[in-house]
Amino acid sequence: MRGERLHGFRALCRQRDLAVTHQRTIIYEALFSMSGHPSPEQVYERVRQQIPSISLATVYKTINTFLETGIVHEASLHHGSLRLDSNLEPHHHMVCTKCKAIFDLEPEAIGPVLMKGALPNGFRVQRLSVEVLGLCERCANSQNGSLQGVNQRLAS
Amino acid sequence: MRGERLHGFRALCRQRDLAVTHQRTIIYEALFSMSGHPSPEQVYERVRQQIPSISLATVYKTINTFLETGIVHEASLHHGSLRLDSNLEPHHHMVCTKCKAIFDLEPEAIGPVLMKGALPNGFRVQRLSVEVLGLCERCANSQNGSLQGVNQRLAS
DNA sequence: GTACCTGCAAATTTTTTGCGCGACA
DNA sequence: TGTCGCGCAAAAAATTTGCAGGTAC
Repeated sequence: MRGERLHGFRALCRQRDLAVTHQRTIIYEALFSMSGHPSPEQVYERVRQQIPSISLATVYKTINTFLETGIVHEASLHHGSLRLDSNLEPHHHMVCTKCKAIFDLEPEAIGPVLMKGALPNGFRVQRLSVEVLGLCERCANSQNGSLQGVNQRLAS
Repeated sequence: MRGERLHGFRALCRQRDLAVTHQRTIIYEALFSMSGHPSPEQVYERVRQQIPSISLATVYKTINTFLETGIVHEASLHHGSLRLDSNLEPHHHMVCTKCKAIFDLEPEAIGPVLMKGALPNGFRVQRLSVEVLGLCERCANSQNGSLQGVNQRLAS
């Protein structure tokens, strides 16, 4: 199991032309062993148990590399800054995973969402939100990532 | 129209025991007039056109007040810090709007999501994500803070 | 050997806080 | 008139960057 995972990590890195370093290996192990949806800070604390000299900057850089290459995902949309929605009517969003632009969807664009199973432990539902994640036209057409900031500004 | 909105704002404030100040009124107007999903910084830039002397701190404080009292929502979950998800299999999340905790849902917990309408402008879909927003057991049971009571009353 | 990776420190960005004056109710 | 809100400046939190030395391939 552990060997499998390590082998998998080496393969993942090779596919992406990433060097297999000790730090990356330990961070990868940490990410997959942590049950919740950890923050970089929490990953750092965990990784320090095995590499006390590691720096938080390395954890950030590695996580960003993993995100860019699809080794992990963001659990939240994480729009680095707060984004407000003044439309209190139920509606859904389309989010560009590259430039982080948010687009409203018509309420009818998404069919009714069925909740089948029981929710854990007395969770009190307020509302449901569907997010269609993908690439907006601009990002889909631009091969380089350098316009990201520009796109985000233009998108609003 | 404009009068209606202003009247509505006064009523919203009265329901929540908030003072109706000039700054709050202008920020409210700005939020509802901006089509996108603006960041506090963008709201600040807009509001400055009408109140050049306003401070960014006031914009933040006011936005937080509006969020706490349900006058606006967060367009992103905004977990102030990046949260990672090492599970690349399709699955959905339950998010506590108060403590921001993220819980995984079983893939079967949510029925298939139907997309009916056309998506805007060549958006390339990568994946769908359903978020069940609400209060986790701990937050639902802690009744502290008068603001929460207001929220709950208004939510039902 | 070369290009990429890491650690450190400093810089940026985003958001919050403390405090004294002023405005709303 | 008393309490709450505002502006200012400073602090805190989150993330990124530049650079010099080290490591993977």
